[in-house]
Amino acid sequence: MALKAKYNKKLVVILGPNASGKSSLAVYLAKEFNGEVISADSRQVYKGMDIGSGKIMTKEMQSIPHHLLDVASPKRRFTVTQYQKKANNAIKQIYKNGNLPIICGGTGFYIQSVVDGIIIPKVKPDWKFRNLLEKKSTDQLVQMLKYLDSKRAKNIDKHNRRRLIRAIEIVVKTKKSVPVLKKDKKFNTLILGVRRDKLVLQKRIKERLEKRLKQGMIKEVVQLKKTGLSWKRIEEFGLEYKFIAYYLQDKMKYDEMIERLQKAIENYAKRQMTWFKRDKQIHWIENKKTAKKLVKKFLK
RNA sequence: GCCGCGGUAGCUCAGUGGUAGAGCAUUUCUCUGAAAAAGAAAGGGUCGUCAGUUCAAUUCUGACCCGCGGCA
Repeated sequence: MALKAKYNKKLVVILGPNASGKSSLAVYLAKEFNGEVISADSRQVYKGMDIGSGKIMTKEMQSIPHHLLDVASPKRRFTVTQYQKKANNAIKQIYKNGNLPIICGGTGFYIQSVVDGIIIPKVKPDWKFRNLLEKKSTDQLVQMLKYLDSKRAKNIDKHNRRRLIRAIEIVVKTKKSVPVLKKDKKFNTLILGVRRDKLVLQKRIKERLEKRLKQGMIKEVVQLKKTGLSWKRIEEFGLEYKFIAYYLQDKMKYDEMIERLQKAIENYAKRQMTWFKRDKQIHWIENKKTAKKLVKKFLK
């Protein structure tokens, strides 16, 4: 009983770019502090997407429970809101087990949705409606939004069709303007960021890529195709899936595929850092020892 | 050696008689149910070298240097 109370409302987050070594750090900390890991990765939620998404292998989990892996079918689109809900449930369950929840992943938006508890308008994506709007010019979309919700139209990125369409969708479905972003923080959170020197990270990405190719990453994509996914859908998953799909369709030679994929992963790692950088509460670390110390202090 | 083609941003290439652009890369940034997504901004070039024509040359002319292809 005492143990249960101890971790109540406490949450540890490990984030960082692709290939920085988050997963093994999470397992290490989980073993030290009775933790259970919750993945925060927009691709690892899908079944059948293991090697390409860099999912941790069962062996590597060292019998630490991992949540939010393989919770969705790649045939359907998974969204932040679903993630937020499932993650909150998982955290509740982990508290019940008397353990410490450790969120580990690189999808900043997913992490933010849980840590900050951002309140996302309850309007389900309506693909028919979106496709309709997709036919309009960007300028037409801006005009529409100006008419529907002048306030939101002022702040929105007027070149970003996807955002414009979403904003219009919210207004049309709720018959109200887009609400101001509100937060509902539910947890006492410690955020650790794994930082790596640029060149070191590039090298790690390269080695990891080679390793996964040997493990059958290409076969995995062939397998996905066999389950009935279209090439277009597979390409939508990005990075490994996108470039391997190009290769398998003969749109790209093997060497070019590898080269461009490496670059694309590096670029992705940078975008991740851009997202993380603005969060000033992140404790940037480079080794396990510092991480352990920080968590120990946090749990006291 | 001759003929042809080319030499413009880190890379691949547009282009013009009034000192230059694109895509990718680089850097910075945004983020309200697709986030590995979607979008924005910035830096970067004595336009191969030297000379000539011209008010003005990266653009025209000549020579030279370098690369590629063909012929010998």
